[in-house]
Amino acid sequence: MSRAVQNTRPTIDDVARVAGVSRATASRALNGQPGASAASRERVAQAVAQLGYRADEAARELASGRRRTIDLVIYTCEDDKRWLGADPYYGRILAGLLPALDREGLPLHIRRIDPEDALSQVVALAAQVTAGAVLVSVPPALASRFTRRARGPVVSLTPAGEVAPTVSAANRDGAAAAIGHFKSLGRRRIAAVHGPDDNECAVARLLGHIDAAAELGIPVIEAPGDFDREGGYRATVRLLESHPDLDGLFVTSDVMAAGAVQALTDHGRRIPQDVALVGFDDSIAATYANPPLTTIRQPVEDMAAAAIEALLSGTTRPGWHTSFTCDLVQRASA
Amino acid sequence: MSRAVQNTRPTIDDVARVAGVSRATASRALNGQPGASAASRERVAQAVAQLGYRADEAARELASGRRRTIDLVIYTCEDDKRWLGADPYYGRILAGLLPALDREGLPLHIRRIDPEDALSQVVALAAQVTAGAVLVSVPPALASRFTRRARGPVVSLTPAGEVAPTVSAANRDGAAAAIGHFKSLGRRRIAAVHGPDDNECAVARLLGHIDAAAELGIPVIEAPGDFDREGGYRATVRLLESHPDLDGLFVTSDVMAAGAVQALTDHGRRIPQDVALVGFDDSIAATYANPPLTTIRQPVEDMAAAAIEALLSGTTRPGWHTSFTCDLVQRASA
DNA sequence: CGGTGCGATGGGAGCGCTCCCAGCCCTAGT
DNA sequence: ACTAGGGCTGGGAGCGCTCCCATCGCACCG
Repeated sequence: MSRAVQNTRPTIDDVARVAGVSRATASRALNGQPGASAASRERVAQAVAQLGYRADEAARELASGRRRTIDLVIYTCEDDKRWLGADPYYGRILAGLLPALDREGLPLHIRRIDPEDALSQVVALAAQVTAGAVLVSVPPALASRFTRRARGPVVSLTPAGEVAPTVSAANRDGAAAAIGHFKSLGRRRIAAVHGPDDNECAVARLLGHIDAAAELGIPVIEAPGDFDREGGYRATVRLLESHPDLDGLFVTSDVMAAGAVQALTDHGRRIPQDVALVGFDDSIAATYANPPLTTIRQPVEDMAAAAIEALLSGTTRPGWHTSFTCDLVQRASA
Repeated sequence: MSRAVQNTRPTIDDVARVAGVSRATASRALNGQPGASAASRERVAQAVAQLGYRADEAARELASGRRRTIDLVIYTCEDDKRWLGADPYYGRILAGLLPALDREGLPLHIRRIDPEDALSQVVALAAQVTAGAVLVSVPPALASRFTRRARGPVVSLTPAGEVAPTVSAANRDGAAAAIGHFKSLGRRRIAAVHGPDDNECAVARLLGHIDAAAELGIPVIEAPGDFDREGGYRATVRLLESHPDLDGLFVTSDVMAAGAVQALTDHGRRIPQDVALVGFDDSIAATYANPPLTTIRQPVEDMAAAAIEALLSGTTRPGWHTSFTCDLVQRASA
């Protein structure tokens, strides 16, 4: 053993030496770049295995000028990241993002855009070089701007207009499926609580509702909510006052539906006997509710994983778009 | 304007030049190290402000050999990070961790230890150089080992024995407060669903229950749960069968309590008229339940922020320990 | 058989920072 | 007055990697 006992981890120079090539060639082989022969690649791979070499991410970033992180950009007015603990949606996104990122060894940076100062924040964030950005709830105009300015690929998990590549759920079809479910239950006096109309998902769900109502020949009765529990409660109360005889309620997020459950109970309605209730998302709010909620499942984890996949494989192009179907999950509430 | 228009961000050399000091002095001032005069520090600070300088993290890591990341280490058998979307506890931890980290510009790495292969994973994780690690649900023996081996400071958010520095909740007192609440409600036939006894928090809550029961002179009736909804349901059913006359139920996590609500409803008990229900945590599971749960609030976000604070300020010592009180939050269920 | 072009190669210059070390000035001790 | 010592300072050598560029060998062609 002529090699001195070294306590430090092996560097690319060690790999090059063991493989009998230059550092430059080792680097090319390591990064799968053209300009290295198959033989060199093979020897480098062996050296890597033998030494247990892992590239130093910091050195790599510094030398290449490329950041090797993914940004998760969330548009919300909630300060202080409290929303992360308060809305299960974000936890699910992380649950999908993180394993996909782990596989590549990429870290995730979570950042927020405040509606107050959105434009300048978008510009600032987009200017940062990263391996990619995942946009959540960013309105189309801002998402387009972000995409154009970004120094790396971008994918939105929220419908975001023409420009920004998007991985989205088939919100419209999902909402129509919910209304269809009421029909199969024999309910006809159906109302809905929708999300805020500056949210593309909420708009799509409303459109699906309208589609299905037209097909069934029933009126569209709806009240706006704001995707939180209190809003769901208030909207339901209002609906109950204006339409005391309703026998089906579609609430386009499980969190709002939790409020709706409360409102229905407070007003003496039994679920599902008096009013059938269908939520949207299939988040933990649906399973934790009493009764557990029949809901339209949005495969958020899978969507998030698909976004990372697209980012890293470089398949995103302006206008690129993938959609995930939303299926009905039947539980006790409808 | 003699300075050429540069498209690149300012470097420490720019700062040094503008401040009229050397790069070495600028570095010292920037890092608050000794060996720079107050005057130099002041000029450097001005230059930083003027240029909008932000240190390049990659270069910093490379030069210093120190990693500037925080590891969040979670002990769970759940694969694939699904738990992140399924248990609100983890979202709250992130909600506390991230803003604190943001302030320092440090990224977070989320890692999991699998009970199957815990020992070797602990060794491997501890060997990585980081700015610090936050342990969650790591059993005392492993936490001690991790702390001893770690190349940086460690804080556990779960009671973890003598060695590992800990930020924890006063679980025992919180549980006692819950039992005390039943007393003030005039309930005497009190049962409890506790967590698994390999979980230190669960054990502490059970002990608090025993303390308070002894003081009130009532028997300790309890069934083990496993901190998930189904477990809460099953344990409650069992309790209801063995003690059909119970009028107070303490369920030591809101997630399990969501299952308990369901079980009570299924068995024709009204909440709180027939059975008063108190949960633990004050997570979204409590607010989304129907009726909303009276619960013992565990200030998870604050605890997580305190852990980061301790890590970065270097106040952690072996045996260091901080405790946060758990207060009763009264809602409709008790 | 000399020219041409292309793939493979290695040398070497940084990327932006930290940190060691030698040099400086200034005060204090004898 | 001369030296010792301490606080500040700046020069400069890397940290481990990427990437530009010059070089080289090797078909292939005329």
